[in-house]
Amino acid sequence: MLDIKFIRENPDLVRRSLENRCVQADLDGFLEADASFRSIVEEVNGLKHRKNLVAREIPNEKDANKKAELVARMKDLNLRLKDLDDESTRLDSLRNEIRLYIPNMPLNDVPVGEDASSNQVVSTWGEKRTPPFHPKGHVEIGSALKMLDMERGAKVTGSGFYILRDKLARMERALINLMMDIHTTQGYTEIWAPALANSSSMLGTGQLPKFEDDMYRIPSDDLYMIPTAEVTLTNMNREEILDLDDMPLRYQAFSPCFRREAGRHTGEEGMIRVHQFSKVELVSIVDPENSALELEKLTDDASEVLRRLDLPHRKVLLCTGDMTFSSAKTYDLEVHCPYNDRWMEVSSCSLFTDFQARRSAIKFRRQPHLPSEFVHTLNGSGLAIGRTMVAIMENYQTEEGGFAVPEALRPYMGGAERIEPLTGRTI
RNA sequence: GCAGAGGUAGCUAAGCUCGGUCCACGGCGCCGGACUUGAAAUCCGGUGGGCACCCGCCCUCGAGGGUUCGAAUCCCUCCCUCUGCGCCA
Repeated sequence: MLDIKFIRENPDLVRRSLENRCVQADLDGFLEADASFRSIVEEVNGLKHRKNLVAREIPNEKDANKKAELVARMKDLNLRLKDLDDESTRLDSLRNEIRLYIPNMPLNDVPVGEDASSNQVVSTWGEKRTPPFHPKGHVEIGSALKMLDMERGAKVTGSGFYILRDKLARMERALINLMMDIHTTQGYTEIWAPALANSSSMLGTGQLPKFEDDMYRIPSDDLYMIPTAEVTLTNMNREEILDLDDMPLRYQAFSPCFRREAGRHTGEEGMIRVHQFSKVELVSIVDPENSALELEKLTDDASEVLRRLDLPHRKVLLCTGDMTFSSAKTYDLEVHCPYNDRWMEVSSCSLFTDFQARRSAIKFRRQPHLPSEFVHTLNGSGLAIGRTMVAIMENYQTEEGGFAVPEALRPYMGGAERIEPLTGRTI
């Protein structure tokens, strides 16, 4: 969330940001509640001060009559205080509630635009593959191999869940290991963390309250299944004050990710938009001076996986209207897939400035005696496993219906150089 | 799941029985100052959040309610930690 003082002193900037992001939020309601709160809290504090003074007199007053008089004065003060105090509490909650729905301020170098058409391609790496035969999609490839089973996934759980078998199941594991080994050499500490998180954590990274309907929830224990390991990695240091020397904190974690994707079932995208997928996530916690540079590093660190897999890709700077709620600046990494000649997002790397840090109270001190300041948080996929698998299947497909294994992945696949259709019993 | 013991500031740790100079004792660490050639030791001051920044004011004892003129202290609910028992891959 944004700093209250910042909103109060820069309402025009916030209003323009809301317009640029195409987001509705009750900014006027906030400003009104804030102004009323501030005027009323002064009055409340004055009354409380007088109350505190009288309360200190009472135990020292020996005369019973005078004591009774003081107690009566306290009762009177309490009567006058009650309504005012309730009102100030109400206004405070109101302004904070509205504030939770105001998105982060985009950085100045983020292009203004309504949707993906205003995004800017920053750089492109590698050559598009154009096989001399009609390229297939990953669902056709995987199903023909008998290694991707959309139907049984739907039977066991529901539509939007798939099952992998044999080499593709192993490839899931292989990709996780390859990616994490790469990120380890880049300086990210490997973390294993829960796949469920509580509501405080979800509030801290911005999933709540606005995106409650996008998540799976366990009502019996008031827990949510994480939509990304960003939640667990960023919230690890929630309500902590770090030393400047602790930073940058760089974490990576593999986790399953759960998304309800309510109202968006097409059933035709195969593994691309599903309810559960695996992802290796990168998170950085840095001081404000280094955050812009850290976003470049983090994006490049994620790209390294694509370079190692020799997958043609591009780096895209998202415009104001296409960024997520909490982000101040976002790069997407998109891989080119020959099937339908399209670009597919496999990573989204964002700088949240102090937006998440303020929500989740992650602070740092420059020196032991100085006041604490909010850190800057960043995260990015490094990468989404399922979609990377899709990109490999489609980019490395052969005319025979299988696909080659990228060289970097072979050591993690028992040395396999290509994946051929299963023969024999494949129930 | 059951029983017991706990949760106090960056860390440590008094206070709770019996509500009122608690405006939260003390120590460690850290910051500033004095002393010193410099340092150590010693002494003085400071060290949770917000508003105002010259005084000053409000809030804060795991969270939220309640009782009371007044709650760290009494009552209720919840969360977390530790110990023992139970269950368990």
